[in-house]
Amino acid sequence: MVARLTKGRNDLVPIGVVSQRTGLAVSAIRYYEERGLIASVRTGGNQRRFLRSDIRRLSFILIAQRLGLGLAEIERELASLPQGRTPTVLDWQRISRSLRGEIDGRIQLLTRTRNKLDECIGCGCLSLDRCALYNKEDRAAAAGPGPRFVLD
Amino acid sequence: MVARLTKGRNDLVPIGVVSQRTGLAVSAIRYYEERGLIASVRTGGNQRRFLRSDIRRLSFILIAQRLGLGLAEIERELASLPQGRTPTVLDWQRISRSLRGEIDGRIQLLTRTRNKLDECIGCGCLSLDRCALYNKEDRAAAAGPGPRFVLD
DNA sequence: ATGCAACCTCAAGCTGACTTGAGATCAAGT
DNA sequence: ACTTGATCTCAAGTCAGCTTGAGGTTGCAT
Repeated sequence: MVARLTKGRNDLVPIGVVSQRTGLAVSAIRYYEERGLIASVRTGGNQRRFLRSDIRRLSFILIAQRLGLGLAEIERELASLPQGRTPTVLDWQRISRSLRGEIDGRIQLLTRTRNKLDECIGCGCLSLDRCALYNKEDRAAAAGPGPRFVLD
Repeated sequence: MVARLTKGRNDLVPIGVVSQRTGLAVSAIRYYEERGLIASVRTGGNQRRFLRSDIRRLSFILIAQRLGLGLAEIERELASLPQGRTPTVLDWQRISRSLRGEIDGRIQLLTRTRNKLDECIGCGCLSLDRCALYNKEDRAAAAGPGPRFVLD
């Protein structure tokens, strides 16, 4: 039985709807599909149709991006989710918790940095050699091109 | 009186030394100069010579970058510093304090986000419509290309 | 005076995350 | 049937922040 792709009532939505619901540009959604973050089926006329659950998936992507994750990392996180079926609440909870860990880590790192900076202001140094705020060893770890995230 | 550029003893250093001291690639230093973040004088043979204080300046740039500032923002911050003379301890303290404000803001934002996420995990929603974590209004403000910073 | 590392310029390339444009096709209301 | 807006593909462009490469020059120690 060939699915009635062009008439799907409450399950399949065109890209424009996804765009409106997520606030994402149509081009961005296509890009995410190309990257494999979401999937779509096609109508007879080659137009994309997305599952409503993909809106949710994209919502997650947007939140994760705000936390500074790159698409590659997000992809990894999402890889644990089934592409075909609608992800369950439990799926989301698990991943959300993982994000929570990310945030916690970032907050701790920032807090440590703030403390160091306070010492620095105290002594007025900002000297590259002695300053705990910045040293080469740390940097070596965070090497490589691409976007620079906060206190990686 | 023409300065003896090739023999400056403790004030003028070649780019390689700056590179070693800061851990920056020579190409990056040249790039920063091109962008106007630092300045140099030239020897008779057209080689760059930097003030020792530029190492400090670069150190500041690196720290600020870690906090997620773009070069343009850093440039603005540094614009308040004299290019010619060695910046005073007070100069650094003022800017450092400004950075501290940045960090504080980021920590607060992250903390708020974590709280929201906690609620979300509680209700298991992550629904784009109802979820406080993510809404389009917020996004509109943080629009534009360039590196995506954490919870801008 | 010579060798060689360090330096120079300029153009082009790269990553990430998209956008823009051209030119063509689809879907749905009247 | 027609029009209009949504959608399609594919190539190229953008921005930040650099790196890489080619081809050439400097400066310092011996």
